[in-house]
Amino acid sequence: MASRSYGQYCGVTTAVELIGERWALLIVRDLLVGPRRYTDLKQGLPKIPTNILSTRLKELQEGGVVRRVPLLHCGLVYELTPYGRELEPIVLAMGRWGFQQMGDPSPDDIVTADSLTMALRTAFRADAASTLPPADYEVHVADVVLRVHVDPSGLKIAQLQPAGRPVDPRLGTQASVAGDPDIVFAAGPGIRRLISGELTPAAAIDQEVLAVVAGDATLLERFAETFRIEPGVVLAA
Amino acid sequence: MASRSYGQYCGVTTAVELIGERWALLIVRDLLVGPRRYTDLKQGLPKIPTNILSTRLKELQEGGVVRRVPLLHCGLVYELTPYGRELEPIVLAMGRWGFQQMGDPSPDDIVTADSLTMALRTAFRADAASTLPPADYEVHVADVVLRVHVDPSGLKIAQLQPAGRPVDPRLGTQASVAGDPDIVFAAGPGIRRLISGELTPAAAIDQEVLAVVAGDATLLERFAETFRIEPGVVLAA
DNA sequence: CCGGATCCGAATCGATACTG
DNA sequence: CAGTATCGATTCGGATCCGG
Repeated sequence: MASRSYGQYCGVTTAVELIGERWALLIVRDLLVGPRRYTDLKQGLPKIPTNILSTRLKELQEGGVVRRVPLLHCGLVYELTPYGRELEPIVLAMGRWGFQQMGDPSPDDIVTADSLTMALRTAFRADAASTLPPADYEVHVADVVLRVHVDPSGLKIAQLQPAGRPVDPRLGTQASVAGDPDIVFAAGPGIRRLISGELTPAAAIDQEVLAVVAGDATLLERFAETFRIEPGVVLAA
Repeated sequence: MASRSYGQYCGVTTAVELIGERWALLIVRDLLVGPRRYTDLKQGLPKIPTNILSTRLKELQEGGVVRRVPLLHCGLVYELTPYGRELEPIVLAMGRWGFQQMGDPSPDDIVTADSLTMALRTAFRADAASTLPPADYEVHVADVVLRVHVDPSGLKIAQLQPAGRPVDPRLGTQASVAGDPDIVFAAGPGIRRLISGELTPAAAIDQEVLAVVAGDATLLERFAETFRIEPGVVLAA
């Protein structure tokens, strides 16, 4: 059951046939954070019907984008193939592009750990980070807690349980979290307006879209310099 | 009738809601070549049902990706907004990504002028062109005839009618075509294997995937250096 | 011809229930 | 945990039709 063909012999068409079906690119987005079990994907995409999830995973495997990896005595995970991982700059660019058109959230829109992780990756400015001192942020948005480490060499994000423990390290990509963060802050979806530059950190605190829980509040300035999406700049570096 | 929401507050999700529906990105691909009338789009996407085309155009307008421009006494065209044009590097990158997975064409796969134009853009290597002398190619693939001008400043592609006349210049993006091309050659879909580096020009002629109609056959080497998609290199420059 | 709108059967999607 | 099975709701595809 090949996916319905567009009837053209063209690279864009082929790409859309591979990853253009509903939900497919969101599965790829989550897998770009790290390998995930079926159940992880289902939780990260709460509105996906389970039959669609399994159908997409099969199609993505057929397309060479995803593979299924058994874990010794521990179930199995899905992960991107090297070919699938080449989608990273594309997904990041799409995130930046879509970010510009985001309005305010619908009442039932949610923020997941993987989507926020990728959002920070899309907003990360390596050039800014390379000229700034290192920093460790603990970011709370809705129920998601992220430990964000920035230094001149790049960006590392670990997902913490709301309780405070890191997720299963077997699932990879999480750097071990050492020591305390330099700042802990909590935000709502309005954090978008900080990243777009629409709000300064001070204004964000004023308008209660953001609150510093602990640590050095002045680091918010550095955060806002490090993570920003400016209109018209879509290309990954 | 907002498009079905994925229920997440995330840039990638927003992007997919804007351009992820069936056919949408192919419409964008064709509009990246230049403004197009409804009928042009229908011809460039022969398998699209007309109700889907009009629905997508409405959705893309609502999303701020496309706008409808009346032409004085001459009907109307659809064109990308500046925001829509920001998709260019993304579509080019997707073209490169999909190119790697393209097999041989199905018997009923076609090549359109716009898809071939974009394919050459995806394959164009500005770095190679900047060190090579200028060249003018006339490329025939199936029924499509393209006039391809390369010089160190970049790439210009004009679509010719099979008869040899340029298309309506009102529709823009076509440079005026001056003088004769340096080489005229005809190829089938197997030109893909030249661009992938799988075949040298000499081998391509040997295997009859390509034939020189007129001009300097040695220019095929330059063509093959200028247009190439190598595995793993997806990012636009 | 251009720019669609309408109708209808086929395929896909979404929601829920259920299973090894 | 990792999926199938089922079934109504939507969307898609193909064809036809219509006003300018």
